[in-house]
Amino acid sequence: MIDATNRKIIAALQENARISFAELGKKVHLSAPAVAERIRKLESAGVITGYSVKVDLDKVGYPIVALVQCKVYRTKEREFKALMLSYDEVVACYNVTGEQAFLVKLAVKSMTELDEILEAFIDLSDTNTMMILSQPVDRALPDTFFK
Amino acid sequence: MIDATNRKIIAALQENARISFAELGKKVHLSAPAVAERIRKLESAGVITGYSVKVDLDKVGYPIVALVQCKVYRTKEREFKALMLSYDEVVACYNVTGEQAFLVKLAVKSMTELDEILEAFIDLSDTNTMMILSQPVDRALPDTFFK
DNA sequence: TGTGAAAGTCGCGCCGT
DNA sequence: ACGGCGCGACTTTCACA
Repeated sequence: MIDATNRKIIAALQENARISFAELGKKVHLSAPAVAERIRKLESAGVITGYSVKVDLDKVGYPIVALVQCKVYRTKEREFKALMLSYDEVVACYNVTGEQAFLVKLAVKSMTELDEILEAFIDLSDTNTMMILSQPVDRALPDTFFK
Repeated sequence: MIDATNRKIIAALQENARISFAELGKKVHLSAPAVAERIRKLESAGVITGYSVKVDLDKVGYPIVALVQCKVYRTKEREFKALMLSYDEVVACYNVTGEQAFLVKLAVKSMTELDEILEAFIDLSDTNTMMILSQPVDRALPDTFFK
């Protein structure tokens, strides 16, 4: 199922998800219908879960991205999860090992907005906020996958 | 530039980046060429930076994802950044505020592999490893963008 | 709006079991 | 012989000018 050809297809889609089947076919030395069929199978097997546009957060008005470590109070876990789902600014929320811990990624328009959101968090958890300065690595898959 | 129509276009591309211009046109009540022109402008303005496939890490052999908080030793920061770039398993690396702190996201095939990687990290930093149990929220943009 | 390219569907042929 | 997979031809839809 995931042979060398499909790895190449996924690698190419990773780089540009809007590439045509014909172009993909050239890259992997297959005809367009053959590539389409492989992709259809990867989709129905749940390997490929979708295709998404990458947007510059800065350019669309979210210059500030913060990571907030939350040690949720033992009795407040359900309430905390609901809070995460209710906030539009929460772009990622990881439930991680450790004492009732969550790691929340927030994209906001201003520090004022961040402050207001964190106000709500501290009722349910001890928070530790880190501002993202830069992101030297950002990829969807480990490079080992393509080797 | 980023008016209500472009927000709708980006929202649709977020959901399915391989949608045709014609389909997009129906959603936003515009002709296909009009939509294509808007997208071309968003791309050249750097708002849209690319299109990518979403892959199920589990299904491609990376069942374990960990977040590692690294307090890098003061003199080792350059070396640490180089190390991050050299590891294929590092799928994200955030440089965050706080004392020489990085947050590193690792996707690995096994705990053994994770252990080996962390071995290399501890020469350059104090590490705190968190295993990701689940991810209740995962989106590219804050939902406020679409409102 | 027209022209060329692309995607989706079909039957056919190849190959390994 | 049969099931996988890839190919080429055709129809519909799409992209670009």
